[in-house]
Amino acid sequence: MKTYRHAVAGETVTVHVPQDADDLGAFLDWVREADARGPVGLDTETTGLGIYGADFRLRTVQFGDRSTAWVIHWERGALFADVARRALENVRRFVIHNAPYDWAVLDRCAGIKIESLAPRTTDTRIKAALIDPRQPQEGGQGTALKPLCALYVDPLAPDTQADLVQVFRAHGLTKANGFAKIDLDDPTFNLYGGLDAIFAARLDPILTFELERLGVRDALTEYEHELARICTIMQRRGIILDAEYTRELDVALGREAEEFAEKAARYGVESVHATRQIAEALAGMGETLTERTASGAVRVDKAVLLSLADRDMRWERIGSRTPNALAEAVLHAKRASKWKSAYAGGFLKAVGDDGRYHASINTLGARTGRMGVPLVHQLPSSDYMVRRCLLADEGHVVVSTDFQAVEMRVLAALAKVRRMVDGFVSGGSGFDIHMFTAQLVKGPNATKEDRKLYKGAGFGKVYGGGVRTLARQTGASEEEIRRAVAAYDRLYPEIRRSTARWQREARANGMVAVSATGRRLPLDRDRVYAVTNYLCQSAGRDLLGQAILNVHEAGLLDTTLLPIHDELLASVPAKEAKEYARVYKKCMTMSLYGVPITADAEIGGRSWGSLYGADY
DNA sequence: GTAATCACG
DNA sequence: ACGTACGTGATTACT
Repeated sequence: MKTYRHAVAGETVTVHVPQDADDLGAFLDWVREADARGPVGLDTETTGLGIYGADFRLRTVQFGDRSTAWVIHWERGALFADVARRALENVRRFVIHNAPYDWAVLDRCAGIKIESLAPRTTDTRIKAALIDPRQPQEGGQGTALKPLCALYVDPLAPDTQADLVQVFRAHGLTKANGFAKIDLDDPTFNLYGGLDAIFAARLDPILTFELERLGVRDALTEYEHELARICTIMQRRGIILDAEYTRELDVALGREAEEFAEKAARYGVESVHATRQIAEALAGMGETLTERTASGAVRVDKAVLLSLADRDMRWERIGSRTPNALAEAVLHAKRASKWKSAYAGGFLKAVGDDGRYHASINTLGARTGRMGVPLVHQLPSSDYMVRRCLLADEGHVVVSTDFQAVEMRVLAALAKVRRMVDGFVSGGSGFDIHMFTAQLVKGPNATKEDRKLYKGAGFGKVYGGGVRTLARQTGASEEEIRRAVAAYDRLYPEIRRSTARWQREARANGMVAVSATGRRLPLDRDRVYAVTNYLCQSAGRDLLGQAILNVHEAGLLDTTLLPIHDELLASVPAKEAKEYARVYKKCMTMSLYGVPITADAEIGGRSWGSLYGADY
């Protein structure tokens, strides 16, 4: 047995690293008594982060209570793996920090199914996010293990991740390859692996106490664990990547980016990403650039360039000036390079050895609780080109079901906006809240332009937008916006009243608003007005969470691909698409304080792009 | 590391 | 007192 000792919160803790069968026997003795001492801290070390890649391996599995940890060298051979597997199967309660990662790892590499492990797991990251969801740069402590331990367990807790990278360097390794190549017997690697299990075990009761002190309901914590479990199963399922199409797209976008970068170079712009160069070159061509960024630099973003290129927001010609050729070249080059590196290249780099893209779903991504699915949540929607890369299963088609104007419905429900509630209740399924508003102001002859104005003005205003911002967003004049906003306030006075009340309540509660589900929403002191947005966004997220539970309950989880804020994407058998679409629609139809929450399902073809105009 | 930019709901 | 659009992730330039 190799044994390491370390001080945690003034106590000496022990990390055992079994070397032979006798040592493993001692570990199993410890496991037999572990449940009696409380949930067992669990952690894994692997070769990297790409769980579904061909060369991904599990290296160690660590178990720990508050004073003792065991580092089991999974990759040492069958004897070690079998013992670790027995412990994973038999322990009644585990505590893991960021459980979805370890669930997915152990599902893939250890034959311990998510379905078996997740119901026995408490995730300290979920608990931390429910206490304070803010990132460090937003004034919170973040939800990483290190800062949480420093705050709750021991101010001197080592940054095990960062320190390990130092060890990697000392061995001529990097952050990227260190986890795969570091010697299995490296003392720091083992000590820190064990410590993380101890930290998880120590953190859990403290966070539980904290949640109780703050009055966060157990039901919310359980709901978040359930969602995390379901979304990790979605991640394991993955989505077929059309590799051939994606490779061709990657090459074509690369060529396009190069071609337009060459055009830009003729105007002295060496890199189309160097804003200063572009600003100088444009000035040299006689263009006057008036907009500035927050730090005072000349703004040459897409909006500015589009206007110089005589194009509107949808890239259509306006016909108000001669297009500036440099602006045109920069726009095309940047779009092509972004789409290549972020999307086509991103898919190719991350695709699993099963040909599927396994998007990682962070169920508590934003401080409002909104989920985060990196890459997938940012795919261009103006064009089918990129979404065309992802396919429904063989013999399947994609179905997208989305809530209809969910944030407006949520606002009506939470703020009890009488005329809005009446509209939604009596309006039926095709009800258009923005046209409804326009007609209340303008009468039955309200036009599509009026609708657009009241949609933009109402939506932006509700979240604290000023006249200038709303004018810029909607393209209407500031005077028009002023009138629209005044009309909005007259029609729906409850919105302002509720916002004021929510701000008061949050101030009285230490600058924390509490959502309908009991979620804590910390506000920034200088942006208290954001409370309305937070409450609506957060409620919208929890409605989608409920929809996911409904889909699971209905037995359709097998077909669900992704959550996208107000939408669920699915892959369903082509022959029964209509029936599936009906069930999805039903799962997403509900009621919030008497306001109907409705959904629309759209059936596409084989690729996700088919819902955006692609013919396949 | 920060700022700017661009992609989404 | 007044007024503020909200929430993300990824890449590149630049200091």
